[in-house]
Amino acid sequence: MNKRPTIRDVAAMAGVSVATVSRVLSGDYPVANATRTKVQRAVRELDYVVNAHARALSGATSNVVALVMYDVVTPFFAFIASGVEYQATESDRLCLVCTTHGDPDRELEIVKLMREQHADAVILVGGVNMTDDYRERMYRYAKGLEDAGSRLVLCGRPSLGPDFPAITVEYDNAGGAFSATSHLLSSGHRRIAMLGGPIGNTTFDARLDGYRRALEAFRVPVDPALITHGDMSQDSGFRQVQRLLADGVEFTAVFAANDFVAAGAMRALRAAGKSVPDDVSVIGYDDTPFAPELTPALTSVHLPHEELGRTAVKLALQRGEGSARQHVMLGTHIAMRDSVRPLI
Amino acid sequence: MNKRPTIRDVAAMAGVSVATVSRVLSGDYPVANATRTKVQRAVRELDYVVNAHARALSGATSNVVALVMYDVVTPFFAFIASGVEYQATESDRLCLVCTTHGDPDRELEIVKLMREQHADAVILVGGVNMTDDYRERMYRYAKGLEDAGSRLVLCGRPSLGPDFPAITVEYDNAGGAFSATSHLLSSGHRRIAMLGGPIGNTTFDARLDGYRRALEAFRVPVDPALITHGDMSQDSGFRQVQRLLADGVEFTAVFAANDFVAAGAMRALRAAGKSVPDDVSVIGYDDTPFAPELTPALTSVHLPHEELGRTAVKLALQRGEGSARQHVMLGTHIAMRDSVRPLI
DNA sequence: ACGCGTAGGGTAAACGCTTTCTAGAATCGT
DNA sequence: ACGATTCTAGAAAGCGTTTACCCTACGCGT
Repeated sequence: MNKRPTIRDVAAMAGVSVATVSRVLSGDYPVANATRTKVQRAVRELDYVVNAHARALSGATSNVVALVMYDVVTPFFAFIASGVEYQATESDRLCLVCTTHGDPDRELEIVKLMREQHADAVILVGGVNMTDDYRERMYRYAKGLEDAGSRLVLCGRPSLGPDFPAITVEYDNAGGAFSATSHLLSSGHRRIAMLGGPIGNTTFDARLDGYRRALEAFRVPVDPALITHGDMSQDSGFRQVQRLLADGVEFTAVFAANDFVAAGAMRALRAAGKSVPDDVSVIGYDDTPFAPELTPALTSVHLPHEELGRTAVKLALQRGEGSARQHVMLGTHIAMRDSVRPLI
Repeated sequence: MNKRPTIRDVAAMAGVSVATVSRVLSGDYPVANATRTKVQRAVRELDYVVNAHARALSGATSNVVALVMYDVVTPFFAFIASGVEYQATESDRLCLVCTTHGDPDRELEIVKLMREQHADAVILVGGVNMTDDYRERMYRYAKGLEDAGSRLVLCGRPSLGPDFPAITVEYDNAGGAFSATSHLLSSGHRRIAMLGGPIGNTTFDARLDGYRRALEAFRVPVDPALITHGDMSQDSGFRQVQRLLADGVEFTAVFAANDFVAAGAMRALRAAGKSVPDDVSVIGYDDTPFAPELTPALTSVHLPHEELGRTAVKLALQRGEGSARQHVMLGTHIAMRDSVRPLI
């Protein structure tokens, strides 16, 4: 149970001053080779490691990146976390992970903790229930983080305003929806049902918008009867298709707001005796890990989760003029599988 | 761009000494109500937060728990991480997450980083390729962590020896295999194929051992022809069953070393025109999230991943005599689904 | 009236490192 | 050969807290 050695012990053993030891360890300042060797031997001898807290207190940076998200097991978040962790390691930072389980108070609490920790960057992933009170407190914390030299990064949630001191990284939801719809259109489909998400949700509004723009680009009139709404569950997809069928709405393809909805839609179609993709083509969104496992394997809009995480860290760590309020939109691509078939 | 306020600023604004501010914030030492109020107002006014590094430097603990694992997206690890994060938060600790991707050097590097950080606990999950050199260095780091007041926790990997200064938390692999095999035996099966993992892997050796002991308990002779080995992939399960079938080995049930192998086995059986569970019962291990999604839904040995994570943190944070070298084994249970059927 | 225990609060010494500032020694140009 | 650089390295001033130590009142028993 030896006390852990300090830089002073190393200095004593090497017969130099603490300043010299510090310089050998940091490696920037010129040190004579002989001295360097002596110090390094002492370090090894004593099994010395620096005290990160002392270093952080003395210098400026803590080398910590904080990741705040809903939970850790949902693949969506797990993949983003993976990207963040990867890039953080790449940049010689450690990665602090916290979960909110959707509790805004907890999120604010965490932001405060991160301020205490002097995290280089705080990355907030996904949405919370956005109230005015929340916005206001959030703004204060963002300012606080900025003053503390931290960067706040909002991931996959819309920017809170141009004057909001934060970096925003999001997916190009509209673009992905545009591609997906175009894919169906150029396969000859004209009657494309859009199974939307909750009304007013920025993510799903954007996807709906992309759908509309694609139709317009192909000079296909937008038929409101083809557009439905619901939540983001499998059940919702099931019911939306059921309703469409019951109402006698005709369609040869379905564009679902996400893969869960798509899975439900496929179930409903099968239940109605329609084959996917022979009778109806289906395309999803998010490219969830289970998408390839469905029968038929679901074609879906792939979101670059890991890249989102990596980009967030990269932007946050990059210093320089104007780097504190960037807004980046990540492109998507279609993962083609077996649930879409050209109309003859 | 205001500089962030220090405790001195708060003291000045409240008209008290820094010691008093510190005492108000820590809340242990008696402080007059009027004074307390003044200080709290100043804190709010200045939007002051303590500097965690200064606190850690001055006091002893850093309030950080470190989690080191293979990766972040594999459900096995993600669920453990979830448990760790949960318990860490519960205990007012922050959770540092690092990944190794199986690189032992990286793992040792991380342990060193954690020593620098004065982490309260370092939790190592899963196996690495265990070489002698690795063991030896690991031992040094464990000692180092102990000297630094940290706890080392080995999760789901066998203890490195009784004199090894670490806590060990693992699954009862043998027990789970015993239950699984017993389940098949008491359903009337006598010819049970065991699709094992790599030879020499402590995890899979234990599972094989449980299988043997169950057979013995039921006075069923162990037939070496029924025991095969391979890696832990789906392909491996496929090939092992194919081989068994080709060799004309008779069996009515299969116990697979894990769910991937089980999935491969089911595929091979189906390919051979055998129905699961009508002709052959199959049971897996790990209860991976996809187990219920297979057709038929796979009966599997459920491992309490989250509990493993929580237990690791709990044990590590618990102080007191002998608390530094405990060895805990977590029980398992069978998640019954549709892939096992009693023999008439 | 006096000593004393205690609540309340200030002073200053760590905690372990980085980073100026300073200065001796070595090298160099002329 | 001598001042001017360039290397090297030490002394010491922080960085922002906590905490041991000290001091002042005040209430109380005797």
